[in-house]
Amino acid sequence: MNFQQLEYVLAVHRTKHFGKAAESCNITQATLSAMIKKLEEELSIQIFDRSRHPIQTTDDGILLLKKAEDILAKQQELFHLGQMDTGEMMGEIRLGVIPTVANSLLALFLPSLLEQHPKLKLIISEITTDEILYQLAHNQIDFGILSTPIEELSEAYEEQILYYEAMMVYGIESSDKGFVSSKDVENKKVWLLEEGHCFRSQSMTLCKIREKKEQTENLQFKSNSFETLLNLSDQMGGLTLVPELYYNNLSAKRKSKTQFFQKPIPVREISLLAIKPISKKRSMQKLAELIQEIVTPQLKTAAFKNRDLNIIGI
Amino acid sequence: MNFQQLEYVLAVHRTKHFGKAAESCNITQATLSAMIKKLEEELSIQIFDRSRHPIQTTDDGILLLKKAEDILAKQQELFHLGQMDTGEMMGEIRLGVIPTVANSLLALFLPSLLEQHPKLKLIISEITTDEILYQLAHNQIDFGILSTPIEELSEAYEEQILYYEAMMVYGIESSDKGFVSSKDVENKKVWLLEEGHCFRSQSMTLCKIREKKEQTENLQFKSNSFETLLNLSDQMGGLTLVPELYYNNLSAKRKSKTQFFQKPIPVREISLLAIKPISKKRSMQKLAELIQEIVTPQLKTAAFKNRDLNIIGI
DNA sequence: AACTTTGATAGATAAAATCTATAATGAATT
DNA sequence: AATTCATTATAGATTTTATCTATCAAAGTT
Repeated sequence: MNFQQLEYVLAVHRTKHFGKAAESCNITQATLSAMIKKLEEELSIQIFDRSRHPIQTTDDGILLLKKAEDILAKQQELFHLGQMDTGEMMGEIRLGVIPTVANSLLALFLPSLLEQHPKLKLIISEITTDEILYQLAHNQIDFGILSTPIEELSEAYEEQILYYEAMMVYGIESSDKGFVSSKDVENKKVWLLEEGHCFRSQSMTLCKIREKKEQTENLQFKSNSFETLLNLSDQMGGLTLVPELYYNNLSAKRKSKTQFFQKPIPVREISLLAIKPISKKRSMQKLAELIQEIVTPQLKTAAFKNRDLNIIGI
Repeated sequence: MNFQQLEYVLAVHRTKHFGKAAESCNITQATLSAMIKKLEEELSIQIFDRSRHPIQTTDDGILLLKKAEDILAKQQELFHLGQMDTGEMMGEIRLGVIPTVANSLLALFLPSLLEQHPKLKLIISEITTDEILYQLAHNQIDFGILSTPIEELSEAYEEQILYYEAMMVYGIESSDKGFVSSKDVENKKVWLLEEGHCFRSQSMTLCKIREKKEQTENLQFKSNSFETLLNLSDQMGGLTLVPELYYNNLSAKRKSKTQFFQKPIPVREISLLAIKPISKKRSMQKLAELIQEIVTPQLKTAAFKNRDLNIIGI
C-alpha cells in the first residue's frame, strides 16, 4: 500500500471513470488500473464495481475512502510541517475567502505566491463568513480570509490580522476638504451589499443608518458585487462604500468620485483564520507574511497610525 | 513519502539507534539511514539530532511522530477492512487480556490463531480491567478480553460475549454428591486474588463473605496468581476458586480436590471488548469466532442450559 | 454488424528501495 | 595524542516497484 494508490482510489470515486481519474492523477490509465487492482488484492476487498455504469464504489470501498481521506489529509499536514525552514511552501492549501475580499485581494497576491512556490497547490473557494467558519470547523478548508473581529468567535479559532483597509465613499460630490465626514453621508441614499456578504452590517454601523430605518427602505435591495453597486450609484444617485483595495482597481473617472473619510478613518480589519490545532501552522505564518508584504505597499491606510483608524466590526 | 519511511522514523525514535531500528524493521542500517535522510529532505525538516547521544528527536520530529502514528494507525485499519471476505486476518492487532483469563486462555487459542493467520501480528499485554478500559479509550489497544458485565460501562464500548466459564471450588473435601453447595463453602477460610485482579470482588459476592467480614481478616492477603492460591490452600487449608479453563490444566491430584458447584452453577462471563467506532470490526468478529470454536469444546459449562448458570459479575 | 468506449493485460522502461561493502564521524580508551 | 570502538553516512550493484506504450477484451451504441 502506498499514498498514491489511495489518491488513485479517491480520483476514481470522484470521476467514476478510470481514464479521467488517471488523467487527473497525471498517470496513464494502464498504471491506474494496475495500482487499483494491486490495492484491492493487498486488502482482499473489491473497491469498485466495474460492471455497473457509471462505476460504483462498493460498500467496502466507501469505508476505505473515508480512511484514505483521513490518511491523505494527515499526509498533507506532514508536508506543511517544515516549510518555514526553507521558506518554500509545498503541498496543498485549501483557502476560503469572502467575496468582498476575494475580488481585489486574490489578484494581488496569487501571481507571486504561485510563482515563488511552484510546489504549492492552492484550492480557493469564494464563500461567506459563516461558510468559512463552518468549513474550518469541518476540516473542509485549511484557512479563511475574512473581516474581523467576529462576534463571539470560539476559542477554537486562531486569528492573524493581515491588514487594515480604509472604507471609502463612492458617489460623493467632490468636497474641497478632500475628505468626507460622517455628516456628509447622513441622509443620503446608500447602496449596500446583500446580507450574508458580511460587508453590509459593517456599513450600516458606520453610516448610522440603523437608527433611521424608515428613510432607508431601499436598503432591501440585494446586490452581490461592488460593480453593481457602483453602477447603481452612477445611474440613480446615492452613495456606496468601497474598500481601498477595490478602489485601487477603479478607472480614473470612478476614482475621482471616490473619497476617503476624514480621520479617524473607518477601516475594516482583514484576517487569516484557522482552526486549532493548526495543522499547517508554518504555512499560515508564511502565507500571512507574503500577503502582508504584497498588500501593505498598496494601501495608503498602512501609513496611518492606529489612533487615526476606526475599526468597524460586525 | 511512503508508509515505510514513517515506520522507520517511529523505530528510530523508539530505539534511539539507527542500527537497532533497522533490525526491528528488518532492513539494513544503510537503507534505514538513506530512507530517513530522504524523508528529511522531502519535508525539509531535521527529524533527528544525530550529534547527541543517544539520538534525540527534534521538536519538528516530535510533531511529525504524532502525525505519523495517526497515519500508520489508520493504515492498519485499512488492512483490517477486508479480512472477513477471505477469512484470513492480517495486519496488527493489539490485545489486552486480564491476568486471570490470560494464563489459561492464551495458550489455548494462540497456536492455531498464529498458524492459521501468518500475516497477522499480535501484540498482547496482560493488564487489569481498568487498564483495558483506559487503553481502549486511548487507542493504545484494539481489543480487550475481560470478565463482564462491567458496571456502568459507557455506550462507547462494544461488547461481544465469548464464553461462560464455571467457577470451581478447590480444596474441598470430596463430597458424595460430586457437587458443592454454597452451604459447604460457608464459614470456610477462602483465599482470593488481590484487588485489581477483577476476580476478587466476584468471588466475594459468590461466597457471601462480605456479610461476615470479621471472620475473614485473612482476606487481606494479596496474591497475583492462582498458583499461589492453590499452594496456600494446600498448605494452610481453606478454599479457593478457580475457573474451569484453569482447572483443565491442573494435575490429576489437584483436579481431584476440585469440584463444580451444584446448579445453578456460578459462572463468569468472558467478553471481547472494543471501542466505537470499531476500526477493526471484521477482525473482532473473526477473532471472537475463532476463540469460541477453540474454547467451547474445552468447557463442560458450554453444555449447560442458561437456566442452570448463575452469572456472577463485578 | 460495425463502431466506440472503457477497463484489463503484456512487455519494456524508468524509478525506487534495498543490499553489500566501506568510509567518515565522534566518543571512549589507552 | 593516538588508538579503538561504536555509530551513522555514502557508493555502487541489485532487486523490486511504478509507470509507460501498445494492444486486447468486453460492453454499450449506432
